[in-house]
Amino acid sequence: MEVSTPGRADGPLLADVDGAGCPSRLVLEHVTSRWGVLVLIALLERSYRFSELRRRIGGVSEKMLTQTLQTLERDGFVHRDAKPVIPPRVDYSLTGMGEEAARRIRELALWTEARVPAVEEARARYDGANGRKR
Amino acid sequence: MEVSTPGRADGPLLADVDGAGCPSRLVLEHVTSRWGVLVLIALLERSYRFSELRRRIGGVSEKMLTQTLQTLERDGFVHRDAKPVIPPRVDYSLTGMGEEAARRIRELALWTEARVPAVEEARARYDGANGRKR
DNA sequence: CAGCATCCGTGGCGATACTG
DNA sequence: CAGTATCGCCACGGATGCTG
Repeated sequence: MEVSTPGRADGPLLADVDGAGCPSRLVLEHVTSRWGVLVLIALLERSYRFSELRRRIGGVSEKMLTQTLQTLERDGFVHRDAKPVIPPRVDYSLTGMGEEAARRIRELALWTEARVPAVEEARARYDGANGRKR
Repeated sequence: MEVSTPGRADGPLLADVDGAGCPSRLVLEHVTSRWGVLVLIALLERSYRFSELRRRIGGVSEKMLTQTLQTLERDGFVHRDAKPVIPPRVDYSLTGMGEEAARRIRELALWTEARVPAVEEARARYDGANGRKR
């Protein structure tokens, strides 16, 4: 209720000014974090076990996946189901709230993917216009 | 064209596996970056001058704002209009593509902000269930 | 298998000073 | 005013090894 109403410019974006301590920014950062985005999209598809998820998302370290899942679980986006069996089996899935978020994220990701060619053209133009930096 | 089709699990998310070198992940990371998100939302509202934008978004350093704007400009999301006057005046605005992206981002941000109370409840439950860690 | 602990390098990012 | 350049810290994140 503090964010930009199209056409109106008021207080700082997403309230509270200082990066740390602003709750909405914090949550948004969790959701839009590098691996958070990919985890949410994957779980939108179906539930996954830890290692399965790790393979599904290429390039994520064990540590970062753990950390990402913990943050998302704590924030109430992901449900963690640890089955007391040997060997251990833990399934991750989206909560209702997580699914709502994930849908929006996926929408953005799909749109982005479709736009990659346009972005590459833009870069070529940019690099051409300037001194072929990069 | 490689991203999750709801219900189907195939290759790694957003193609190409390795974090670096995967174009769609790269672009998505620019757009969902900490300051990128806030810049896009702000510019959706109206165009801004550099310092104006810096004040509008609380807590961003000059360096990071410059860097974020350059990345977004290079990717074709932001238009930079440098007027040859003294003192210098540079206006930033969204391109057509930038506006499309920004709308989706804002949608996510608004949704997130509305969900902050729910997130805080989830955290309380989480911290309560476990050993009051944190 | 899941995931915590530890070590450790890289670079993200802030602070400061300087230029056109 | 709108940047660039430089320095330096710390934390993000990868690699490895251990536990239940």
